[in-house]
Amino acid sequence: MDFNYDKSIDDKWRKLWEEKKTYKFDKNSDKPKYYLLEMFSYPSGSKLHMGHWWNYSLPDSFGRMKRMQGYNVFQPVGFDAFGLPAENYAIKTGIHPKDSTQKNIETMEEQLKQLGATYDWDYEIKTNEEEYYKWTQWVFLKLYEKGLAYRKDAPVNYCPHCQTVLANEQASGGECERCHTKVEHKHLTQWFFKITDYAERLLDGLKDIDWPEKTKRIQTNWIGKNTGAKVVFDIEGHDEKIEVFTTRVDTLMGVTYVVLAPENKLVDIITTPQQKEVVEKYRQDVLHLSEIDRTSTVREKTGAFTGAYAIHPLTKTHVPVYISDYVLESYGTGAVMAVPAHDERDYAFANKFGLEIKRVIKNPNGDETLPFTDAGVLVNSGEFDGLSSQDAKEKIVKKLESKGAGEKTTTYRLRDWLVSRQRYWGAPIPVVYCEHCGIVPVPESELPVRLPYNVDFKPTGKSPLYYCDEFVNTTCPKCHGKAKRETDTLDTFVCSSWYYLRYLDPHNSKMPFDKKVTDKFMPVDKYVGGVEHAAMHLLYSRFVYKALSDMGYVSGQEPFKSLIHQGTILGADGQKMSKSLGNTVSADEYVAKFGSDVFRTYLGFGFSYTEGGPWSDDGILAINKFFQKIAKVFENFYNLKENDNKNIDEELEVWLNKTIKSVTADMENFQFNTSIARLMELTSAIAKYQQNNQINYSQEKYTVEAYAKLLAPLMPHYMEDVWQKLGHSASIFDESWPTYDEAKTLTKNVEIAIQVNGQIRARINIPADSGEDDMKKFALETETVQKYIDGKTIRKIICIKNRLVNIVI
RNA sequence: GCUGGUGUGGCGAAAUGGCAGACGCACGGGACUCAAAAUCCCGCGAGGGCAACUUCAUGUGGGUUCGACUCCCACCACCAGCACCA
Repeated sequence: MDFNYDKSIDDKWRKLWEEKKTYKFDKNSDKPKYYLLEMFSYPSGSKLHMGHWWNYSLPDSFGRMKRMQGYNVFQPVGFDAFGLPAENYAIKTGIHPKDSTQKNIETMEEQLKQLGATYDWDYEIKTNEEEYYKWTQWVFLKLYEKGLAYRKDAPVNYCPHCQTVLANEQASGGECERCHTKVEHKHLTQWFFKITDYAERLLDGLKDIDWPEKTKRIQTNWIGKNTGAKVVFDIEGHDEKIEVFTTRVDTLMGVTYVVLAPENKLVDIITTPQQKEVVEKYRQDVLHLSEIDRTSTVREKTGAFTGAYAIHPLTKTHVPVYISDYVLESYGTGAVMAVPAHDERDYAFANKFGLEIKRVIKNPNGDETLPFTDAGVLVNSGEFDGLSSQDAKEKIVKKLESKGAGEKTTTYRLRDWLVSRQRYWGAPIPVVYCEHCGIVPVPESELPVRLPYNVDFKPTGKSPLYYCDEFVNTTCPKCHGKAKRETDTLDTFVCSSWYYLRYLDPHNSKMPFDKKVTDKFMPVDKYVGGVEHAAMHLLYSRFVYKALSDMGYVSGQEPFKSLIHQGTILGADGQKMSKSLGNTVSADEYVAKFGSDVFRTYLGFGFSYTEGGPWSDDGILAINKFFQKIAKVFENFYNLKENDNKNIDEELEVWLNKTIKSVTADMENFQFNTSIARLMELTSAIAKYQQNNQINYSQEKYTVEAYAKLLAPLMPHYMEDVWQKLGHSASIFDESWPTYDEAKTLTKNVEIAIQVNGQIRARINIPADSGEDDMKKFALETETVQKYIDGKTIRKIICIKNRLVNIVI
């Protein structure tokens, strides 16, 4: 294969675009705005990989179409530059994170330019720069002022390998998201964001946004709203009370014991002297369990008796109080009422500890097996006998309310967002600890709290900043006495939770962003990124946006109006591409061989954008060939002399109109593969027409120009060049997107199918848009149809315009 | 376990409930050529038939409908998210 696409065209146009500032973003334009955003990247050391190309090139094509459709498209680029890899690299090599990050960014910038995207580099942001993280700290301070950032001693997920605390979201499954080391439990004093305050609104807002259902479901599950009841148990011999949360208050009369989480504060108070030793031993055992072991569903139930008894709020029966690690301190109230007859966990526990099992719900089908966890009819429940589970829930809650012993309530699985990291390469938390004043936020005027350059990166479990005296020792902004700085840094997800705002006003030194600008351009109209961020970045950003909105800094409730997840391009073996599997494929190689336009078009053609798939370059030669055919079409036109032939070729006209229609619709939906298929058809149609001698010059000119515009988003360098050769001096991307005439999307005659009882029996050509009567007539006249209907009674004839006729006999 | 998603030729894949397999790859045949490459044309789900044609086909089994890849129910397989969440 020796095409021939001249790659110097790419270089030529990249240079010209830069010189002419073709992609200069004008925030004052009065065209309608379109904010197109791809999730920014972490600046890793290697060159742009397939995933980057996939994530950035095709959305750029989409953006180019939008631009041609008359929108003022804002499509920025930048780097999520803080984070662990750079620091781990520093520990290994001694190269400072700032230096390695800077170098990596430079490499990636060069590479991104190769892509030929419409970025305006004046709007680039790098989250590790003071100019940016100063305002990340500002976001922290605002949340703090609003009571949404707080410090507490908490059991945290700790990764012994990365030597840092992890957010709940980064430790799911009991493993460190990054290195898959088993996460340990530690008690540390940490900063949290109160995302739980927004649980309901985060759930509610999902209704109004155009996001994939899958993603909404992940967030919904993660927030985990659950409605039920709070029930209060008195404790024998104590003033304290035990509050439990249950979704099955209908089973209240079946409670035979109560279980507290081992960490529950009541445990110390209520444990009897005789049981102290057992209880303490159990608590120690639990503490040493890894997250994985503790949450394993197959592990046998364990626990200890506290010696205390709780008093049932309705029956006044005294039931024993246990502790067990199957009750989680962080969910609900950290205590449950145990109904072994109707809950599998309680059942297993009761069996192990020889506790009473009392059936209070009858299985409607008469089955006596326990545990029975579905709804049914109440028995052994005194005044509630005979009620359905549903009715009983209402009645029992009412009864509890009247006694002040319970109420309807809602809980969420969502936990507060842990933002402290015992790491160097992040934005310092802008707080000092003063001997007199306690926790003092650094005033806005003193931001940024600068990250010092000279630190020792040895991993100790504490932030390297902890050992940096010049950083730690400071004076209190309030009383000017001696104070120490917080040495933890912010989770990088804090940086990325508001970057879409800074993009719009990246060099503002007075404020994080100008509301006049963000009001004009927010929300993001189309956000493109991986689904792996569904329960993290995408949730955090929504939270931060809502909080900023509540404080009046931004308008609206949701930052990302419409979201698309790009699929993943896997290695040829169907596994995720990774260096260790040796299945990575370099984009560079292909770009060097075929040029970036061919490569981009191939990516668009070979895979579904939202699904991705295993890498294969089987079709790339076909795209190369496609470019060749395109070249020929334009060559033919350049050689065509103006003529006075007046014959309009209607077939070509139809081809063009229907291609414009479907390409526009498919590109809009990120269906690049079908757009390209339609463009291939149009290419063949034009080529065929050009072989014909009856050529009308102005029709062909019109056709090839529209054709160039349709191709332009996918092969920007090439079509820009063609456009110039066609005699235009302006950029093709300043031209308007072709429009079509619906009436011209159909040929004069269409082929329709004729079915008899749903089976296709014939195909006939009839005039387009024939009415039902004509369709019936044509169908019944058809010879091959006759033999199927001969002598039969026709019960019904169904006609679908331009498609088919179905005769039911 | 729970909740989703996916399942279509040899392969990548298309199909507002309306002609399944668009567009490509691979393959086969032909034209051009001394020959090859490139290019162009034709064929290409499976079975049966010289043929016109015909039967069967969208994971499996049912259902709704004049008509189902598409909607409903059950099942199987794979993938993903969550998982002792009371």
